[in-house]
Order: sequence, then C-alpha cells, then structure tokens
Amino acid sequence: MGYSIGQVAKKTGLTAHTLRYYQKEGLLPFLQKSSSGLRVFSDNDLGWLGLIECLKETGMPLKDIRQYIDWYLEGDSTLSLRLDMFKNQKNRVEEQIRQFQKHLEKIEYKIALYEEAVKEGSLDKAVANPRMQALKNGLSQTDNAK
Amino acid sequence: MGYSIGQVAKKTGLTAHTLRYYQKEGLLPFLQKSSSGLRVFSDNDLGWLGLIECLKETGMPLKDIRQYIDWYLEGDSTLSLRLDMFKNQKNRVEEQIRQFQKHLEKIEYKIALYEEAVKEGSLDKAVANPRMQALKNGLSQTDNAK
DNA sequence: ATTTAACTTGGAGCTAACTCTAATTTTTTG
DNA sequence: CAAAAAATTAGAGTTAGCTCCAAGTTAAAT
Repeated sequence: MGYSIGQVAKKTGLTAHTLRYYQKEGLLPFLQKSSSGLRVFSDNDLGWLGLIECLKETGMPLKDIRQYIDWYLEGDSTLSLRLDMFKNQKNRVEEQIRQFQKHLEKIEYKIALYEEAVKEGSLDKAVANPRMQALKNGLSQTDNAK
Repeated sequence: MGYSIGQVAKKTGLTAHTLRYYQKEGLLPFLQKSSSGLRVFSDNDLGWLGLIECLKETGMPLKDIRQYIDWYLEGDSTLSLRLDMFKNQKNRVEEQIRQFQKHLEKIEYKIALYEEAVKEGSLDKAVANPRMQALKNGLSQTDNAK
C-alpha cells in the first residue's frame, strides 16, 4: 500500500531528486513519512503525480500547478477558480494540438523534399522539381502577411 | 525587400533581443547587415525563422536546430542526416499529439467533475456521483501497473 | 536641425526546472 | 552481523533560453 521514493521514481520515470523537489515546491501535500523519516508514497500520491504530469506536459508551469493545489487545499470556496483553470488549460491544449498539426505538415513537406534530394543527390535539384514546388504551395503557411 | 529587426520582431512575435540571440547562436547564418551595421532581414531569413519556430515549438532544443543548420551549410554530403532528423522529429511530434489527446481527456474529465462540483457546491458530492465515477473509469489511464 | 526612436555591442542577470554533493541514517541482503 | 544499497538533509550548481543594461550610433519625424 506504500511505495518508496525509488519505486515511485521507477514507476513514473522521474528521478528521486525530482520527487523530493516536487514535494519541496508544495506539489505533494499529502505525502507521508515513516517513523524513521523515509517518504512513503500512497496510491493517492501517485494520482497527484499523474495530474501533475498531465498539466506539466501540456505546458503548465509548476507554480501554476502549485496554485491549483493550494486552491484544492482551501476547499470548496475555490471550486470555480479550479474549474476555470481546467477550462483555460483545455483551450491551451486544443490550440497546441492545432499548432502541432500545422508543424507536422511542414515537417512532412521537408521529409518529402529531402527524400527527393537524397535520391537526386542534390537539394537544389529537389527544390527545382515541380512536384516539390506544388507540395510547398499546398502548405498552410504561418500568416506572415504585411 | 529588407526588414529591420523591429519589423521582424513585430511580424514574428519574438523580441529584437531574441532575434540577436538567435543569430549569435548560429541560427540565422544568412542574415546581412547594412553598410552602417544594422541588420537587414530578407524573406529568406524569415523563412529560416519559420522553420526555427516550427522545430522549437515542437520541442527541439536550439542546439539541435543549430546542428541542422550546420549540416545545411555543409552541403549535399549531409542530406541523409537531415532527412533522418526530420523523420525523427515527425515521430516525436506524432507521439506528442497522442499524449496531448490523452491529457485532454483527463482535463475534460476534470471539467465535468468541477462543473458538477460547482453545481452541488461540493467536490466530495461530485466525486460520489455515480455518473462521475463512470466517466472516470472510462479514462485511458497512464499505465501505473505494478 | 533637433529631437526622438530605433539600432548597435559586450556582457551581466534572470527564471524554471531540475541535478548534484556530501555527510549521515536506514533498510535490505547474503 | 557485516556489507551494500537506498534513503535523508541543506544547499550549491547547472542548463536552456532568454532578458536586460549601458553607452554609444544611426535613422526618422517634425
């Protein structure tokens, strides 16, 4: 029912150093210690780590995650602040997915171009190829309009 | 035909500081200066900035972008290295999109939960609601299996 | 022509998120 | 029980990517 810091490190891919750092930053407010001073992680702590990972990987800074946790500890008076936070984060994630898909198109164009270039042995030849120019024109460019 | 650093800052959303920093880091190898020492950005430089943005926003560190540019400057002998780089980056972006979609599900569950909690005035009540528990069980959890 | 705005440089400073050190203690293993 | 592995702390150090400063130069606007 309890995990050592090393077991949690293995499970999460974080280092023990990072886990201690997260606790110091207030991200693991329920983490307990044994009588001899060793950290004992519960499944609930793992749940918090899962949420932290989700928010961190979608670009939320640790201090904002900390803010959320502080609101959580404050209780039901902060429910709507927390709801707003998740709604904002949802919008950010959706926007990022859209951006990533656009970036992916650009990278796929580069792959097509370089595959042609490797075949021809020359980037200039690949760029001059009408098929490549057609592909490039099909790209949804970042809006650089004057 | 040429843009000042300030114009490019406005266009790209980067600061003039950042643009100088990028040049110092070798990311703008073709950027010219006027006879009096002012930077003059061409459309080609803007193109490079567009690629830098694409790679940076998809998580590539500047030093790897620099590596790519160095390969570009080396000429056609590095074509396949560059192709591999773009292929790897494509895989990373696809993986990130998958992760984001999983994270999005989790955030959407939190939104549903907190909407219920705000309505009830209590997070505990929302958590106890069977509809919420069903939703939670439907989530594709990060694999925490022992 | 003057003022104001934009640009130049080298180098220092900053923030986020770790990452490591060293000395000590606890736990596990043979 | 002895040795090795894993844990503890406070605090220092690192890295990436900016961000700013000061003193001076150039360009634009009135």
